[in-house]
Order: sequence, then structure tokens, then C-alpha cells
Amino acid sequence: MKGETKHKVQQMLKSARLRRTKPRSDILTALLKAHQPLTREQIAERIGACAPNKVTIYRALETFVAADIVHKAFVQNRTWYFELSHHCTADQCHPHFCCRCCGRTDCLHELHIPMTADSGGYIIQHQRVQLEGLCPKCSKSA
Amino acid sequence: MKGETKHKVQQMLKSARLRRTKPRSDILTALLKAHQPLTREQIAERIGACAPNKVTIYRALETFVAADIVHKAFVQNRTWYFELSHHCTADQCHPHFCCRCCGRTDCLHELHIPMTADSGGYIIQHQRVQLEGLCPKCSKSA
DNA sequence: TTGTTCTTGCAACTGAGTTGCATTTGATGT
DNA sequence: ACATCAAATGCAACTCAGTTGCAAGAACAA
Repeated sequence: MKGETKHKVQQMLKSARLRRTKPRSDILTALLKAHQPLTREQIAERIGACAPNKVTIYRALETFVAADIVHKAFVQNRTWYFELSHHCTADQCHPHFCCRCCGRTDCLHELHIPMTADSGGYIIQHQRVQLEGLCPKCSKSA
Repeated sequence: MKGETKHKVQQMLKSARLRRTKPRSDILTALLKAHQPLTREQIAERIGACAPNKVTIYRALETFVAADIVHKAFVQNRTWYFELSHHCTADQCHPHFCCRCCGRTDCLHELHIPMTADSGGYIIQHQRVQLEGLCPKCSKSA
């Protein structure tokens, strides 16, 4: 299992033609294990003591976004949340729901929002959908 | 026309039950005339010499967002863009397109993206759709 | 007009993200 | 295995959009 994750991560880097370095592997591993979008700080926390410098994390993430293996999912409190794009297809990218009451943000994987079609000469490469409102817990207690 | 805008703005504040102050009126007027999302700085520029303090603008915008007469449209270069919500209905909120080549962001008013239905107990109050790719100009010259 | 409450302005602050540069490291060819 | 070079990393200092606390001013109701 651990070896499987490692192999998966190495494969991601290889197919994106990016150098396989420890910081990059660690960052991708953290994102892979998380199953939810993470901030740069959360990534560092999950890697632990030998986490890369924050500049390194930002630059690695930037590289990953350019290579389209990571997406900038959403902004909350002025900070970006990153996630692996391996769950997104050309057809769909799952939306994120932010609760206006408790502030939690959830991935709504089960909610299918079709990719918007090309319109008037625009070539759409990525679609980001953010939903705001009340989560099940808060809507009940309201 | 000028009087019409002024009246419209006063009406917006009144129906939102907010105090009618000069800074608030000026900010709403700037947004109303703009027909596109603006940053706090752009709002100040458009108001000109007697623009309110930046803290005042931020706080007014925050109040407007809470009253749902203004939307936070999207983030670009770490700064929020605000727009009047009077073009958005319960059915639809127009998406914004950001060109990965030239950086321009356009409102795609003509593109109808239906509001996502309530799903699994989530109460959706606002839907923000951001599209990324190539604008007509950049896709031609590529 | 008066009193209360909300709003504004100023100054100082916060912190996510960036930049420049010296050092290290992965990939490639020999 | 080793040399080479471009690319990646770490550190320190920086940027700047947005925030906070507080005193002074303005809108609204009585």
C-alpha cells in the first residue's frame, strides 16, 4: 500500500516529465492521501518534520498546476486549496461546497456538473464550480 | 440618466435596509456603471479624488455581500473582484472566463449555466462558476 | 434637537504568497 | 562510475491585499 502510493506518485511525475525529487514526491503523496483539497500549510503539516521549505512547496504546486496534475480548487480566507486533478475528467470537475454557517468546505464528488461547451470562440480548459449555502448539519440546526 | 443611476442606488440601499451614506452610494454607483467586476482599488480609482478610505470600501463591500446585493465574482492575483448581483437570478449566475494566455477575465452573460439543484441536504444559496482556457483572440493567434 | 447606533478614517498590523540569489541535486552523456 | 549543466531547493527579505482597534463623525428615530 505504501509502496503502491509511492509508485503512483513516481508515475505521475514521470508522465508529466518532471524531475523526481523528494519534496515533489512528498507533496504529491500528501495530496494523494488527503482525498480533499489542502493548503500549503496543511501539506507541510502532513509531511511533518522534514517538510520542504514553504517556497519550495509553492513552486512545486505551481509546476504541478502548469502540468495539470494538480488543480487550484478554491480560495478560502485568502488562501488557495490544492487537490490532485486525477478525479477530474474532461467531462466533469466536481464542485466544492462552502457552508456559510460553519465554514466547512466539502467536495461534492457525487454531484455531476457537465463541462460547459465551447462558446463563442472561447476554448475552455478548466471549469471551477463553487457552491455556497448551508451544509446538511447547519441547515438542520437552523 | 445620472439622476436615474442615483435613484437606483438609493433604492438598492433602502430595500436592503442599509444606511444611505456617501461612500456606499459612490461604491454602488461605480459598480453599476462598470458592467464588470471591479477590485477595491478599481472602485477607488473610478470614484476619484474623494474616494473613501480603503477600509471603508472593504467594509461596505462586506456589508453588501451579506445583504446579497453584491457578489464576490472571482479572485485573480490574490485580489477579489466584486460585482452587483442584480444580473443574477435564482436560476442562473453568469460564469467568468479567465484567459490563461493574456490574463483577461470576461463575463459570459450569454452563457446559461443552470443553478445546481439541492443535493443531499445541502442548501445552495450561491453558485460561482469560473472557466479557464483561451479567449477568442489568444486562441486565434496560437 | 437630542440621543443612540452605525459608519468612517487613520495607523498599525497580519500573513499568504513572491523574489533574488547562493547552493544542491537529478538527469544525461562519456 | 564520474563529470557536467540545467533545474530544483532553501533562506532571508520583501510585497501588498485585506484586517483590527479605536476615536471621531454622520444617519436615523423619537
